[in-house]
Amino acid sequence: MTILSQIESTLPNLSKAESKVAAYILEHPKQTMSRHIGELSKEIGVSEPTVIRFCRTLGLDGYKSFKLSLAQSLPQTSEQLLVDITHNDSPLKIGQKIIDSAIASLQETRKNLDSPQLGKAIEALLRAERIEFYGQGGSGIVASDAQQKFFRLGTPVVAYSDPYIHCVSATLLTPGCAVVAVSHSGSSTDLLHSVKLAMENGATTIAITARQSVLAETADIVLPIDVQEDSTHYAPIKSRMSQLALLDTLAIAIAVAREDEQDLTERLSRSNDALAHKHSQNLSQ
Amino acid sequence: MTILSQIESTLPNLSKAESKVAAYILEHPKQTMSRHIGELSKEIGVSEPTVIRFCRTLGLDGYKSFKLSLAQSLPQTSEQLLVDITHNDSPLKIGQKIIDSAIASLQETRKNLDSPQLGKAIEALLRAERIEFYGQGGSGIVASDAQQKFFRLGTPVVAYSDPYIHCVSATLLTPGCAVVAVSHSGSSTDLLHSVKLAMENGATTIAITARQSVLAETADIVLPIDVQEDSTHYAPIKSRMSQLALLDTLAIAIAVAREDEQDLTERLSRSNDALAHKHSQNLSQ
DNA sequence: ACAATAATGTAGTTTAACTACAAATTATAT
DNA sequence: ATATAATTTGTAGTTAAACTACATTATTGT
Repeated sequence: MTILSQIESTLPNLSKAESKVAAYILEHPKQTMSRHIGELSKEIGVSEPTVIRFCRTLGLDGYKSFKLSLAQSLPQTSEQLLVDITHNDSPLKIGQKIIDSAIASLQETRKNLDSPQLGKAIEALLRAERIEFYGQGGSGIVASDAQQKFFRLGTPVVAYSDPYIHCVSATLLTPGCAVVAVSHSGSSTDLLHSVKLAMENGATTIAITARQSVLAETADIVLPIDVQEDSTHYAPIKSRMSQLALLDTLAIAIAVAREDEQDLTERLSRSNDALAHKHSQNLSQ
Repeated sequence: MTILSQIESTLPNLSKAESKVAAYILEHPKQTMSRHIGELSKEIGVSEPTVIRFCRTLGLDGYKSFKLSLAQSLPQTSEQLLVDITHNDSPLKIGQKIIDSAIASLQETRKNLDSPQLGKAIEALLRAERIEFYGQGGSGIVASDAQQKFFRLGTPVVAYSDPYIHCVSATLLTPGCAVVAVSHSGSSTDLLHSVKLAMENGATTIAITARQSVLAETADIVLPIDVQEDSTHYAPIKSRMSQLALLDTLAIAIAVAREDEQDLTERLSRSNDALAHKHSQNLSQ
């Protein structure tokens, strides 16, 4: 857990002044890093000791260690980010650059996670009687991965990466179905066509794709993944990672929700048993 | 580029005392973070201003900004890591936890990247006349992904996720072939069997799997991915991400190497042309 | 409404980061 | 080889930021 999510979780337990501090830091983490306690406290409108007390509440030593923790959970500043791969890079350097870019992409995705769309997507998938994943090329693999993950959750689920096949499948959908279209660019006409077909048949469509894309505009629910096109080398793995992370989130969220449902029915039946038992006791008295 | 790699690259230009500082920090980055300038300079055996000068040489403002940069490039301390997903987690929280765990896993992989095995793997794949990727279940998808990536690099390449198929394929291999076996646990007997068959036929085998596993002990070259079994929820995506990053690294490293070769032959032929031209000029004089 | 407790701020203290300058080392030129 | 210039390193002093003790103000319960 990063320091920022830790702040979020302790927010409700904080006093008025301290939660002002928390709110400011959550909104301006980067600025916080470069300010010293005097500037920061003035900016927020509290006293210096309040800031220190806030740091202590989080379990840290003081403002210094807080700033260090904050720096650790913050992504690298953009200037030192992502130099493209050159011909004199060693394999080690190539690997490091790729992993750095993947991490940056995941952090970006993490930031954009907090949207009502996520909840809507989960709800739609929970309700769906049948789920189909469509994706072409690299995203086809992501679709297959999703299929494997959703497979165990009880709902019938398939993944298609062939344009012709998912087009045909889309025509056979019914209102109880959900379609998840995965695409890096969101501009594949084949995929778009299948999504439109699915919508015509009343299926709920979820797009995991670039925010500014035809696919995103078309689908019912959009989970945006915006990968800056900084490099031909990095782009594929960046979108792949973010897509996988998002689908994993959906799968686990649904698994958790289903388990809760089961628990609930189990608890209900158990409580019914208990009631019945009690009833028979009453009768025998 | 992280601050640590920046230190590495500036190391040759540093004076004696400053390179002592650099060497210490590269070896003990974590300790450095918690020390203040006095402690650090005493520990290294230089004066405080020397440390400050070192920070300035790196282009930073002073020791404070240096510590901040260092913190940013250092992975989170393990204690604040990864609480498992619980039933009362919101979808947002689930997503954040999943992404955090994926990032942690990638950082771990990044650390273990620097090994002669990586170079060996690239060399073997560069030499190979034919490459086969084997992986089962979740790793099967990674194998397919690798197949797509390596596809454009010129070498014939296939991916098999069916145990029976890759077993048959392994019997048909020749010494010029390379096999990349991808497995989270490294304990699949089917996969192990196919790798052994491939080795018997003289193929070079590369394993992307847990360091402590039968598969790792068997294969010619091992690219280890050690995912702590901290959670059933996180484990799959962690290994998936690291596997993808490693295979991407291999693919791009090979692409870069091949381009260099092409450049070289191109440059050679161009220089030959130039020579021929010059020769004819000499003749005509 | 008043007391008690918690929360916040003010003023002072300590500590760590930084600066100016001096000493020592190294390099270079005669 | 030696002297001088330039660079490097360290010492001592200064500044500024982080932290502490205590006073004041809000908040809660009786």
